[in-house]
Amino acid sequence: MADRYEAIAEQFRVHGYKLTQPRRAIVQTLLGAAKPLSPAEIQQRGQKLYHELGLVTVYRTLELMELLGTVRAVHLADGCHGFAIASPGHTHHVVCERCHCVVEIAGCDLGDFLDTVAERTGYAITGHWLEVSGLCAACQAQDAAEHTHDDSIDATAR
Amino acid sequence: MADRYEAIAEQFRVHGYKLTQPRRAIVQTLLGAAKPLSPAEIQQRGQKLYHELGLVTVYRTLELMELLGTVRAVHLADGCHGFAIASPGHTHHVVCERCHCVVEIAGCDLGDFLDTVAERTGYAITGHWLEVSGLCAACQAQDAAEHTHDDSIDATAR
DNA sequence: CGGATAAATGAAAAGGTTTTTCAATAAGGG
DNA sequence: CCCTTATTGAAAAACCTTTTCATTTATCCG
Repeated sequence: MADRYEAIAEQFRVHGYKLTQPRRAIVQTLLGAAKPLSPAEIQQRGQKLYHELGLVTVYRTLELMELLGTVRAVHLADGCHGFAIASPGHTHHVVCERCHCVVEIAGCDLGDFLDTVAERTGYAITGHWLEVSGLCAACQAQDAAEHTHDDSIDATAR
Repeated sequence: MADRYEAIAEQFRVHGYKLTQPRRAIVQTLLGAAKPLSPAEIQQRGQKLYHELGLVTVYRTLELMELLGTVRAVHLADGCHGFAIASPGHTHHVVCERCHCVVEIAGCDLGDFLDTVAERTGYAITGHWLEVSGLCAACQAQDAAEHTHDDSIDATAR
C-alpha cells in the first residue's frame, strides 16, 4: 500500500503540484477506503488525518486527481457512488450492490465487442466506460446464512 | 417513431399512470432528441409542445420513466450528460464526444468477459453499466474536412 | 356524456451540493 | 532560512433537486 501512495505522490510531484497536508490526508483516506467515497465522506474521514481539512479542498483535490488519472468517479445506473483510487492504465471497477465495496479489474478485453459496435453504428470508438455490479464474497455469505429459503437470483440480463 | 411513442404510452397505462399533457410533451421531446437531455433542456424543449411545463414535473416524470424502464440516465467518465429514451430490454448507449448525439446498441455480448470478472474477483455479477464514446459519422466527416493535416488519433486504451 | 375522485401539476420554499471569491497560510526552490 | 507562488479554509454565491400544498386534470363510472 505504501507503493500505491508513493505512485500517487509521484504524480503530484511530476506534474508540479505540491504535496500538502490536506492532499496527503485525502489520498490516504481514499487508499484506506473499501468503497467509493463521496466528497463529504472523504472530508469526514480525512479530518482524522488532518483536522482542518475543508470540503472545498476535497473537491479541488478530486478534480486534480481525476486530471492526473489517480482517482475516478464510480457511478452505476442508480447514481453516482463516489470516488475511488484508480490504478494507472485502463481499469474498471466492480462494485458490490449491498455494501458498495469495490475492487478494480485491469486488462479488460472488449476489443471484439467494440469492433462490432463501430461496424454497426458508424462511430469511430474512442473510449468506453464500464462499471460492473454484483455481490461481494462477504455479502454472498451473509445472504446464504439469512435466506436458507433461496429467493432465486435473476440471471437474465446481467 | 409513432410506434416508439405508443410503446411508451402503453407502459404508463399498463402500470396505471395517467398520460397527461406534460408527460406527453416530455416523451415527445425525448423521442425527438438526438442527444441525451438534462432536465432543464427537457423543460425548455418541452415547453414548445406544452407551454406550462414545469421543471418539477420533468424530474418527476423522468423518475417515473426510469422506473418503467423507458428512460435511462446516460453518463460517462466526464459526468452525467442527461437522459435518453431506452428501448425495452438490455441496451447500451454510444455517445459522440463532440456533439453528444447518441445511438443505442442492443444485444451486447459481455458474457465471457463477466465470467472472467466473477472468477477473478469472487463477486457474483448481477449487472453492468456500459457507455461507449466515439465520434459519430458526421463529426468524423467534419474532422476530415478541417484537419487535412491529420493530428493522429490515440488508439491505445479505447 | 358529464361528474366524481384520486392522481398529477406548478409555484414557492426548503434542502443539498458544488463553485467562486478572497485574504491568510504553507510548500519547496533557491 | 527566507521568498515566491500555489494552496487553503471560510463565507457567500450559484446550482440543482426535492418537498410541500393548493389547484387542476385525466380517467373511471354512472
